[in-house]
Amino acid sequence: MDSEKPRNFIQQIIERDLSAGVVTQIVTRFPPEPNGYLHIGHAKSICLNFGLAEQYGGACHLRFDDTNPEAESEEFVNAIIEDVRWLGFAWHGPVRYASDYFEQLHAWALHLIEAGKAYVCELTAEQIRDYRGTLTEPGRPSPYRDRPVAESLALFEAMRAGEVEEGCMALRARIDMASPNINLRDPVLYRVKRVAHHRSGTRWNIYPSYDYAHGQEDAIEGVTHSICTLEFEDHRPLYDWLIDNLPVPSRPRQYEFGRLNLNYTVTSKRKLRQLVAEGDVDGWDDPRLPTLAGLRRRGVSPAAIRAFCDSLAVAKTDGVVDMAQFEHFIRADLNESAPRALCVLRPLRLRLTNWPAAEIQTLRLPNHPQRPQLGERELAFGAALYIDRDDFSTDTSLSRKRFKRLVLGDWVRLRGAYVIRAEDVVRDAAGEVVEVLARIEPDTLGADPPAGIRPRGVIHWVDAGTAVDCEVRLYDRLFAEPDPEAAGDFRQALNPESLQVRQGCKAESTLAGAVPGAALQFEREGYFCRDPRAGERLVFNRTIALRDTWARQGGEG
RNA sequence: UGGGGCGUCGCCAAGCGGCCAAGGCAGCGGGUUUUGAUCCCGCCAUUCGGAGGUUCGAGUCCUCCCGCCCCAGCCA
Repeated sequence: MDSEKPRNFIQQIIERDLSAGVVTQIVTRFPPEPNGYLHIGHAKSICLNFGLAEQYGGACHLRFDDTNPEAESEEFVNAIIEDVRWLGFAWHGPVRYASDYFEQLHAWALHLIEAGKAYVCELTAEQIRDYRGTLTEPGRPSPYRDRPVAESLALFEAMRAGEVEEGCMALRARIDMASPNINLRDPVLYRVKRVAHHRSGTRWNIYPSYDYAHGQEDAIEGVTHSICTLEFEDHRPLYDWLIDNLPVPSRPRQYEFGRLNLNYTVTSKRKLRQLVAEGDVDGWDDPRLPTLAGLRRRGVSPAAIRAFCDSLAVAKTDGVVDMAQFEHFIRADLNESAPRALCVLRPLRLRLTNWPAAEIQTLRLPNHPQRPQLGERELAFGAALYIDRDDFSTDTSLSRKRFKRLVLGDWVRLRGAYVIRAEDVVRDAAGEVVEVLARIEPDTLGADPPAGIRPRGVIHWVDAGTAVDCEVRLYDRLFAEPDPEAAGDFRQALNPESLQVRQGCKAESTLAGAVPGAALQFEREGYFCRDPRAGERLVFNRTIALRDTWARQGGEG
């Protein structure tokens, strides 16, 4: 796409294939197993596969690798389809399923048996493991390895017919028990699973293994470049062996790239499933999870995810990307798109003593400081306001540089409104400040104050008379450790402060009608969106805080 | 003392034998600013896991060594 950007190794291969005429049009595929929700790691693969197809005028298929009915379900199928759509990609043709090819896959299994290249083995799983040998010792041939073709054919039929117990028989490829590559030591092609499949129902009692199915699915679909992650590198010889030994209609090639790893989180379906199952999070769409559903609920846009994924290297190194890099793209996107609003998270009453109690002025504030095209909104402004407790201090010794907010006796600007000066406070019985009494400086709306009055800074506010109450959920990283799995149980590394719920927050009136999921910036606080799952209740999820150089450098608040 | 991969700035990474080793993130310094945001400017690897070697010339080629990741599911 970007002519400046250097081509990654897969693009180089594709360009070479295209110019050499090896292929005239490329076909890629995104092949999720419907056994969990998609996460940010899958997004990289999705962007890569769909991106390549788009870039080279090819096609990308969405194909479910549903060869293991025990772990898979329609719920996951639907969630995955929704997530891919949400990311903004359109697959070529219908949604495809490995299960659509079960009949063909079975016919080809017969072909292998007849060619003496596969046999039914009656070793148990444990025995197979034992016969397989180890990393340093070769395996031994199964006693069933040389059984007559007819016998294998009959047994395989019995397996299919449901006449065989699970675990008693398997169809194995006949390759090389002494291969240094363990994947070639007569891998299992079909296993007996007498369970219903979410799509094929009870039609099958045997299901193909990933290794047997995947390449053939690719060949059936005419996939030219089958892109997967590094851990499948060892499987490529098997992938090729099957393609070479079967009358498949096309010749796909497998290429492997390094998957995305992010620090301070986990991107493994097993671990995500565990977090959901153990109740450590709210569900697959918990905003703290790196699942696409979670990111969506958190307020991260598809554009931000795509920009992030496009910034990642497609290479054979497997590194760990800093969460800060992802956060950078989230902020960059939100800064551009999010309309601004005012919301006070820790309300403290402020009364303007020189403003007529009954007078309400209507102020117009821009929705975006740099993008006037996003329009303006009207906000009521009266004598009773709310400001954030963190934006006020009675400590008059605080320097202007250290505390650019409201201090008793000093001036501050109310964002989009007037300059005020704090005159006094009202305390409760416990001595706690419950209200600030302030005077407004006239003629400072949209104008600089007279010489001699230098506001310390700008703080946000909300008109008490029209404010709406809301709940705000402040999310932080799910894990307190960069590498959660470093010290044993990753759940030990969970960040106990990953979710802070603030009740009784005061939002500007326009926020009452906030559209669920739509990005917003609460000025000086961060990016938020109304929680789509909270119904009528006004609940905002913090997508991400604003970059805060001050706090990072040891400042407070 | 099995096989397959990978090692370039704190993180990601470009580099495909010939100007001073791209870029992004993070960080640091400064400017603008009615968000301590954004934006802008500047700084940030005499060195490419290590040691030898080939070459007029090597991060790029060769040799050896070191380190890290993956593989012994009838998971994908």
